[in-house]
Amino acid sequence: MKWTDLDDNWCPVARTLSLVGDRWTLLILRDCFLGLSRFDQFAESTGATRHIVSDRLKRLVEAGILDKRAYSQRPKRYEYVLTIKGQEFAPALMAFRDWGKKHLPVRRTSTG
Amino acid sequence: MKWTDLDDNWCPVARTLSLVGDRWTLLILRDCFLGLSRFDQFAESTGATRHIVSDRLKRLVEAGILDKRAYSQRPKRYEYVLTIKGQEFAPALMAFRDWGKKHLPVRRTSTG
DNA sequence: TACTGTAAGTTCTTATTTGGAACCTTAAGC
DNA sequence: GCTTAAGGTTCCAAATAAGAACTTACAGTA
Repeated sequence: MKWTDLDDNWCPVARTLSLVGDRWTLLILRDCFLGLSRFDQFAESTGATRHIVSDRLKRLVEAGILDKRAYSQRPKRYEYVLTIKGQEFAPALMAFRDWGKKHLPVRRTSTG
Repeated sequence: MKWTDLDDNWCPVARTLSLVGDRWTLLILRDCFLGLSRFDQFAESTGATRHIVSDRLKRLVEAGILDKRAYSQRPKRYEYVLTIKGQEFAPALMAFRDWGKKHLPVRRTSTG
């Protein structure tokens, strides 16, 4: 089964995952909550390829989680901001953050 | 950048995602909270291939989120149960569930 | 005019991951 | 010695991702 087929699953967790349950999507959302809003910022901050950033932003806009709007007409430049629906995703990210802080401490490797 | 490289990221959200931020892992965890514990149950409930279920269970056990234990010696049969660390992931799944219930109502397609 | 820089993407090739089905192992029941 | 059951592993084709270069549109400047 493909994961996008989860979108009409009986379980609300599954439906949510069909939309945002992927590697980079949640990192982009995290960045939105941190105040980032532009294509290049997402690419640099997440470390995802530009291709992926492009794809994920498109999905998030289609899903009504982000709003794409021009902040400059000439040249055309866009920014992505959380909609209300997107803002209400905050508790999920906070739960991830809290779990990570408690159970996955940073291990210092090379540069000590 | 590969997503597993996020495991020593400065951000606790990113570190959490490097471990469980994938399509099927969170569904398997959901199943654990619903009381499922066996390989075939996960495969059927999530719809993921056996290959994926095998891989994800292995990772979750290595990460200390699930505990693999034999419930039968002859023949050898195993079950997977949440550790404390795993149980503490509940708030994240509940946040996903709540968001999904509110923003992604089931759309009845064919048989509706 | 041409050159440099910025923002927001798209395109290309190669590598990795996934999907789907079949197969394997151990043991119980008939 | 055939069937069923649990818990996987193996195989190949298809989809997805990685990494880098390229494109478009405009501003500044020499």
